[in-house]
Amino acid sequence: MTPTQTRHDSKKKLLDAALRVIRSKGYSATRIEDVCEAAGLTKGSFFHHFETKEELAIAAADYWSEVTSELFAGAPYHQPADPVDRLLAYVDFRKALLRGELPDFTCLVGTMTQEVYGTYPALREACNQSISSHAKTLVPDIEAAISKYGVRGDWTAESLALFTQAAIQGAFILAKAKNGSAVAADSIDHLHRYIGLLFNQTESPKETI
Amino acid sequence: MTPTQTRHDSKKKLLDAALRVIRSKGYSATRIEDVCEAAGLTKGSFFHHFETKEELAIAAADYWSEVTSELFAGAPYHQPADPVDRLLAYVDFRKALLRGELPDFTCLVGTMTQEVYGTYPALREACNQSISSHAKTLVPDIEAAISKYGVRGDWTAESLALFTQAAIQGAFILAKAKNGSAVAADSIDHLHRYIGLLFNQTESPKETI
DNA sequence: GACACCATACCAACCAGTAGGTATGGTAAT
DNA sequence: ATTACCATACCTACTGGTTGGTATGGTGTC
Repeated sequence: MTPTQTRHDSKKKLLDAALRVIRSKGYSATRIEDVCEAAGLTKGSFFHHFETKEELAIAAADYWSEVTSELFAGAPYHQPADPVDRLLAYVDFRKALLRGELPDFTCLVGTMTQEVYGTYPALREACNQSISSHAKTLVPDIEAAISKYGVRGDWTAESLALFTQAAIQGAFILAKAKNGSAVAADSIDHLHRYIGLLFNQTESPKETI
Repeated sequence: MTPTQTRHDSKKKLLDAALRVIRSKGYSATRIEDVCEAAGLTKGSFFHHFETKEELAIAAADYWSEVTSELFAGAPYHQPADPVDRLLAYVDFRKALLRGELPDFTCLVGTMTQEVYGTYPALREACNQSISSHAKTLVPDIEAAISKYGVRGDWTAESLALFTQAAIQGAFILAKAKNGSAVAADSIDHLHRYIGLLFNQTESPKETI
């Protein structure tokens, strides 16, 4: 990597560092110097790119949206022809992401939301955007599944899409509480089972070991 | 209220205040003086009862366990004769609790877990105890439902109990992100639907307006 | 030489925790 | 029952480390 390259991706370095540190310690406990240290930079560089700590967090939430969008857009769960299979494959994919340490696979914006929803409205909204827009990517498949299988009830495609996110976010909380990912995998299996039952499919969740 | 009475429930006042403040701002952002102010006391009193901020948080988690235990023990969802009905009534009860402002109905220990799981092990474990022991209260009904309806699959009663908590905790995150309880109610409806489908029941969730 | 980029040195506010005091109520010996 | 004594409960005032943010200066690039 040439000096020229390293020189100009400092903002990205800071954002990557912010993802790691905030997911480990939460937003409030994260010091700007923690982020700088993790990025291998100093506060001078930090305040050249960001005016405040909150601005960093908002930028990190937007950056998180980009990173995850690309990850999910390029993931293989879109391949099945059947919309229910695609949904189940999505859930399996989320389960497969439960690898490494807790800060590596838990959700930045879900973590921040809990802390800042009442105190930093702009940051809360950035987190909301990230979660909601990701949930929206599931809506077309859910609608296709509804019409293909003639399933109807007093729930909307949007509400099911959001429920998947609730279940996954909650799975992360349990994983943190129990200090291990196993309980999250079990929870995601239940989510899989729910979607299967909703659309009268019977296959079981794929193992991802 | 006589001075004698107010004099001796200061510790409880501090704990009640801690529940409110931490649920509003998170653990790290909560200042000891915030808690004191909410309790109508001073730091001198605080440090008479607690040695550190973390000790307060652990005591608050334990206190939270007590308060919620009593709430759920005295709740009406235990009345139905059928175990599945009891489970569904539990879920309805959780939905009915979604009243007032976000800090009033969201979960203290779920909030704290996200922040402290990697940095305050003792506090994380107190949160885990609170969540896990509450989940355990559902296991007998789930087991009774399994044997009554002959349902079996590759999941345990414990895992379903934990999944209910994951779904509810995740519903709180969405509610905070969207700054309203409606999405949480929808998510809990999905949880209700899942349990109904698991045990082949068909009734719809009770409205709680 | 102007500008973007980044480092060092610094400041002021904040905040967990401390020091040391006062008020209240109980106990027991006189 | 009054005095002496002590423990609990609570307060005010302070300290010292932390930390978000600033001021300033250097370095490479166009």
